[in-house]
Order: sequence, then structure tokens, then C-alpha cells
Amino acid sequence: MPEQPVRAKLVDVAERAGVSKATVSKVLNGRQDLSVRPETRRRVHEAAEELGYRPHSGARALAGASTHALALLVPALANPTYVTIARGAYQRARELGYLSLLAEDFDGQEADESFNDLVQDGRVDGLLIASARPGHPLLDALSRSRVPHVFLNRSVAGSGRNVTMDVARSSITALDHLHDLGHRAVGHIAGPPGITPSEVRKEAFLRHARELGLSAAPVASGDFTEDGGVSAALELLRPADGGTRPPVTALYTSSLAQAIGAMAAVRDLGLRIPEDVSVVGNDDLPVAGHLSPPLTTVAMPLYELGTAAVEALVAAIQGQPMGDVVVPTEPRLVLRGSTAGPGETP
Amino acid sequence: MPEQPVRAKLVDVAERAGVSKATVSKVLNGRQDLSVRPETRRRVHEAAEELGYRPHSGARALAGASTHALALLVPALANPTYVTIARGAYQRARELGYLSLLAEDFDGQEADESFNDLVQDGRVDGLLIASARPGHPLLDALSRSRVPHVFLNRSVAGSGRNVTMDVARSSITALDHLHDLGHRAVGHIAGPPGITPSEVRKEAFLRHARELGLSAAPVASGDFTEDGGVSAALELLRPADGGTRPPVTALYTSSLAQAIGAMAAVRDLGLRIPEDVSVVGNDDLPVAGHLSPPLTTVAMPLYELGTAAVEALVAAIQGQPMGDVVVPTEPRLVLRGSTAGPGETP
DNA sequence: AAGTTTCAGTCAACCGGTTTCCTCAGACGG
DNA sequence: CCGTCTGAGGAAACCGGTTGACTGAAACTT
Repeated sequence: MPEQPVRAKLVDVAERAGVSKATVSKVLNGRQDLSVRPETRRRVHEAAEELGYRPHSGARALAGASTHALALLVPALANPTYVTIARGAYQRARELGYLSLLAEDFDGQEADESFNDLVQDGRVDGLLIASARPGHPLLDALSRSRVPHVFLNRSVAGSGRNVTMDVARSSITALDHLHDLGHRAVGHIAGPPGITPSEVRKEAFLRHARELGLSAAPVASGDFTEDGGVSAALELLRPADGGTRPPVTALYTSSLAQAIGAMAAVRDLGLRIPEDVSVVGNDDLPVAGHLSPPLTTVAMPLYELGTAAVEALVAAIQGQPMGDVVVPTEPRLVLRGSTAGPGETP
Repeated sequence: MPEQPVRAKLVDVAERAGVSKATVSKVLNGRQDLSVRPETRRRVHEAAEELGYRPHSGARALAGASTHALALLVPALANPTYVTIARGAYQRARELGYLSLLAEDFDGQEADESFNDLVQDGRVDGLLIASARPGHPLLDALSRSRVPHVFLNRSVAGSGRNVTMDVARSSITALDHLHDLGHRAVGHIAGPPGITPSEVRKEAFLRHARELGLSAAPVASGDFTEDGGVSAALELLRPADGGTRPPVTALYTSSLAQAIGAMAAVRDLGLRIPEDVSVVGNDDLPVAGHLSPPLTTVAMPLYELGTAAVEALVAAIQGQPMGDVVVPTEPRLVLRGSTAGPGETP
């Protein structure tokens, strides 16, 4: 006898607990504008539990309350960085009673679509946006509507809704490591211009290179991809006129994918890692440990970035004033085989 | 004067078109059980267009109609394979008027949570499940509820709802390639037992190895991860008692990550790729081209898998009978530097 | 003892669509 | 000329919650 598992409705719970719909709703939502006896409260929770009651999200949304859902917009799912962020966001959202949805925003092309599908159709209460570039079409749509949102990883100047990590510190950590090993000429592979973490890393790199008195600190930009790493690395490693050895002994990249590309480029030039060129990447993900040689990285607190962003967004949804947030966890150096002193065997 | 962009409602459209809510609803949903003059139909569409009308998803869902949303459950977002599938699913869903959401299902742990959040709360009309293992808790929940769903990439025997690729063919393609190069002893790194594509690839590998008359065709299993590839590779490459050379001259792996791990293991043993050991992986994703050496792969039609699964699911939601589906696109060999004849320099 | 608070919850109107059953006008048939 | 049928569209119930206004009883004041 396959029981038809009819969804329990609010009225069913009410009936079972011997109270009215209104009471059940208020009790379950923990509203404090209602006074109930502890005994009644208990009965309600019990009834809901026994019936396996779950409110219908559509009905809730319709009744003017919230959908209890958020959406995280990322520029590229294939980038595992965002996967880690998404996990953090999902978990924290759950703990706060929200569902975090994930949407890929193919560089603006689909931003409007996603925005419409999610926000306009009333499926989510707020957005976590990791894909905002200056001039991104989404920014318009956002300012036009009044949807709560935060920017993460990218920051939008003056928005007062940026959730970021201490990206500058990651450059300092990486550079200190290379300097300690004896490197005096280090190249930086930056991300595309206009993207906050990319710019900040570059500035911090240049500033700290001056502070350390490096003899050379050239920078080349490339996409946050393997290919971007390849071309930037080739640019940085090209010997000066008449020279035969590359002008730097180490490379520090803004993303993990760039580091992978850079390593490939180094090898293509017939150079060895780390004997001829050391490489340090950003973002510590499993693949870093399986490269050849294993890649030294700066581990960024990606998971925490996700959780912090959700906390900020939920606070905003609940009407609290927003401000920029910086994740307190510091970047941490993960030492592997891709770095050694110049000319040294590891 | 910042205009408050009040969401246009059904009744607004009705008013503007000079008809009733009911008519608008029927016209916009393209119901054929209603007869309207072309002229009226035009006016309705025009009014909706001008007001930028978008139905409130919650209200629709509540009124008994569909939510026009699907969810894709994947076991590991970090695996870029699923990203490609997800893109295919998203695009096709959009074309069919649906929104495809993405949820990670950490190997069953969160399956119930996701299921509840998405299905029980009435947020989606159906599920695309790429994470079903035998005994997966989700399978229970599915059979208890009556939610339309399809399985993709994994198949559940006898469900009649499996959407798959020609996985057996991928083994044949890879093996033919290695055989053509002159390899007579090839090892296969399979995925975990119990997972369909893993089993099918293994069976096809063994069968075709017999057909080709290979002298050795050992198999080792490992997770679909880099680590899984490492340990399986070490197992396959261990020289026989008293021997000094590995017993195989080529490795064929069930996933891309395994191939990356296998390559690392080969190098750790002091062997060269492809001179000493050739490696072929499955699933052609950008990273494959940036490994050292670039990895020869069998490109599986992942995007098409996503689109086909959505088509099947939407058909099911609309009440059409379901059946297993195999994506017609054949696996395709992508030749790169990780394969050569045994002992040959590429 | 009568009036005023406070407590503990209830009533009923909404939210924005969908759907079923009607109605009304004109065409058609006899 | 009257009844019926058909095409075109409308009225209202309903989906399952939420919410602010309201009520009845008990407790507290003066």
C-alpha cells in the first residue's frame, strides 16, 4: 500500500496542534510580536515535526514574506576558486535558514537573464555577486531594482557592500617567501585590469618589492586562465636585448590557473622549476599538489569569503545597515616543490 | 526622479490590453483550450511586452502550475566535467522556458537536504541527477515522492530514465589509438566500483583488449580524483617480481583528474611521458592542453549530455512517457603529446 | 466593583497567478 | 421567427502561507 505522501499544509499542523493557522505561522517563524504559552509553542513544533511540515516556498514568497533563497553569481564555474566560495556560502546560508543557489554569469552575457530569472521572478531575496566588473550590465539592473546584494571578491568602489579578503597580504606573503629564498628579481603575473583583486595584488606586489629593494619586479597581465599565464610568463621570461638568461628568477601569479600556464611556459622555454625559475600561485586547491613539481601557493580563505558574504547579505536582508567587510583569516603560505633558492636544487 | 519600477502584475497587463486576467493568463501560456481573436492575442502580447511583465514564480507555483525551474544535482562541482554538463543543461532549459539550478550533492550527505529544499519546498518541477550511486539516499526519497527526474551519466538499472553517453565507445577509441601506435600492454585506471560509466568503461576496455589480442590489460580502480589516479597508476606500473620495467607501456584513465594524477605518478617513478609510458584520459577540458606534456584525451559529449537530459526531463514533466536516452554524438579522440609509440620520442 | 491592562491567540484579508465553469452575442438551422 | 450552437472571453474560487487588527478571558488597579 504505497501511502501517498501528501504534503502537510499549514492548516494540517494547526488542526493537529489545536490552534489556528496564524498561530502556527507565527510560532514557526519565531515572531516575537506574539505571546504564546510555552506549552502551546511546544505542541505546534511537535505537530509540525510529526507531519514533516515544510512551508511551500511559493506561498511564502507570495504572501509577501521572503523566499528564503539567495543566489550566488560567479563568472566561471570551471574556476574551482568559486566552487570553494560557493560551498562556504551554501553551508552558512543553510545555517541561517536560507538556500543558496548557484548561477554562472558568462561575463555579462547572461547577467540580465539570470537577474530576471532569479530576482524579477521573485525566486530569491538577495544576490551574492562575484562577477562584477566595472561597467557590468548587472550593475545597472541592480541600482534600478532594490534587491539586497553584496559584492564578493570583486569590489565596487563606494558601494559599501564589498566583502573581500586581505588580498594585498597575499602578495606580501608570497614575496617575503621568495625574498627569503634569495630571489632578487621576481616577476608578477597579474589578472586583467579593472578587476579589484587583480589590481590590489599588483599594487601590493610593487610596493612590497620596493620595500624589499628588489632589483627587478616586472609585471605582465593576463586572463585568470592557463592561457593567460602562458603568455604573461613568456613576456616576463624573455631575455633582455643581447641577454641569454631570463630577467627574473621567480614568478608570482594572481591565480592558480595562471600558475599552471606559467609552469607550462617555463618548461617550454627549456627551463627547470624550481632550479631556474621558482613559481608561486594564489589559491590553494587540490590540483596544486599534483602538478609537477607540486606548486607552492598562497592559500586564500575562500570558504570563509563565502560564509562572510552570506552573513553580510542576510543581515542586509533583515534590514541591518551594511558596510564593507574584510574576512579576518589571513592568507597562508603552502610550501611545495615549485620554489627554491635561485640556482638551487630543492 | 528615480521611477519606482513597480513589477507589472497580471492584472496590469489585463487592464492595459482591455481584457480579463484569465484571458491574459491563457494567452501568455499559449493554452489552446481557449479561442481568442488574433487581434486580442496581439494586444495582450503587446501590453505584456510594454510593461515588461514577468509572472511571479511563487504565485504560479502556488496556483498549481509549474515553477518552471529544474535542478541539477552533481556530486562534485570541483570536477569540471559537471560544469560542462551544467552549461548544456542551463542553455537548453532556458530555450524550453525553464530555469536550471545547480546544487552540489556531497556524496549523499546533503542529498536529503537538497531534495527537501528544492523539491519539498516546491521550488522546482523536476530533477536532473548526476550523483546517484546504488544505495544513494536520494533514490529512496525519489521513489517516495513522485517528482519527475532523470539520471544522467550514472544510470539506475531498470529506471527507464537514464540519459547516457556512449561510454563503451570511448574505451574502444582510446584503445584503438594506443594499439595503432604499437602498444600491446595497456593498463586501465577505472573509477570506483558501482558507478555506471566506470563499470562500462572497464568492461569495454577488457572486451576490446581481448578483441585486439593485447598481451596484457590489467585494471586498477581509484576515485575519480588526482589521488585516485596516483595510487592506481603506481599499482599498474609496479614491475613484476624480479622485473625492472613496468608491465605496461600505456595507461588509459576513466577521468581527466585520474590522468593528471597518473602522469604525476609516472614522473615520480622516474619514467618519461610518452617515451616510457603513454597516457590517455577521458573528457577533454581546457586544462588537458596545458599539462606537461599536453594530454591526449577522449572528448565526451558532455554539453550534449546536459541538453539531452533537460529535453528528456521536460518531456517527462509535460507528461510524455520516458525511456532511456543515449546521446548520439560519438566520443572523439583529441590527439596531444602524451601518447606515442612505445619507446618512441613523439 | 467597575474599568483597564495584559495575555493568548483568532479572523479574515491579502499576495499574484491558474483554472473551471459560465455567459453573452451573433451565426446558423429548421 | 425561434431555438441552438459556437466563438470569444469573463467571474470567481482556489493555491498555501503571512499579517495586522481584533477579541475574550484573566489579572491587576483604584
